[in-house]
Amino acid sequence: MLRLTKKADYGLMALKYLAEHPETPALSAKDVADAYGIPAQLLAKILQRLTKTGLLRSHAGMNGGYALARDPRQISAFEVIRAIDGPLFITSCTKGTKACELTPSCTIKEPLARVNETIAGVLKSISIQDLAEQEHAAGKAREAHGLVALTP
Amino acid sequence: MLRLTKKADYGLMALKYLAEHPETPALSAKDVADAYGIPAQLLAKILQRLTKTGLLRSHAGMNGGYALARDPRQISAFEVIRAIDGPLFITSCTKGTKACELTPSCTIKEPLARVNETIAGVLKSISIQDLAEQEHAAGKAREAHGLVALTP
DNA sequence: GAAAGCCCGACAGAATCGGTCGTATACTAA
DNA sequence: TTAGTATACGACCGATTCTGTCGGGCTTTC
Repeated sequence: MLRLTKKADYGLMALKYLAEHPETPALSAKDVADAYGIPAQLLAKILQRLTKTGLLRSHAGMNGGYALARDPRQISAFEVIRAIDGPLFITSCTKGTKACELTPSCTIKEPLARVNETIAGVLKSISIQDLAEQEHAAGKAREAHGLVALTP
Repeated sequence: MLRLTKKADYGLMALKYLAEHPETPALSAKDVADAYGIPAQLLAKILQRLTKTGLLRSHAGMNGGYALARDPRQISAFEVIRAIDGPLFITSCTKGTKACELTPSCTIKEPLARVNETIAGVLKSISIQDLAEQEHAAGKAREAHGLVALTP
């Protein structure tokens, strides 16, 4: 449980791949899809979504494709996941603006909202760059705790 | 995304309810279901599952029902969620023992496994008792970061 | 103008989730 | 002993979500 969707995985993998190839001006959806064995059309839609949210820049035509809109250090895993999977809610009762209408006495979700914030904080602290150099990611994740702990 | 299932929510709510009524020897599934407006039969199945994993003790017959098997301080949210929703995996590629067979080059999941551990750590640090006294839960969650940070 | 690529909506198959039903079993009380 | 209460468990179905595909349209480069 608590699983990311495959789409989010694909998106993270694609951004990581782009970060690993900074020399090329743009990579097509098919290029990335072939590199990982991901369905090309599905990845295309994911990349389009990431483009619409401003994480990628797209370029049509020959030798077109996608490129990171920002430095990979400035793109967090959280942004990618939210762009693809939508807002992050650990509690199934909170859906967007309206809360737990079925169970008004659901006092569970208040403490779980803290957990939610923590998870979001950890994901925010991990950048695409970290994924590209995976050795450092563990350290980053550890640092994150301190940071998150300061924001109650 | 990253949502708990409703069953897990129900389970947490039920355990919290049991923790709030330590004086009664046992509460039936229906009692708890009525208190929160949860479908009684569904909650019954959830509580049966929690019984099988050793978090609850059940007693059939008149005045029977369920009771916490341990002190509410000794039952973590993590245990409850895992009992109901199964093992916690943030990456959709890792399913139990076998890893990412489709994409052997999926280097994404290694750093995300750290995130996974962090989330598990936070959930482990929150007890049913904390849920019952929700004011304190926030503080507990904050402490958790330090603890988790020490276990790379 | 043709090929390579992005853009986008619709849709179908699959998996999971939420919830119900029926039945069997265990325990208590009268 | 019998009736009533409650758990235990498996089968099942409708709904939702996820994954992936198809088709057509638009943009840029050669």
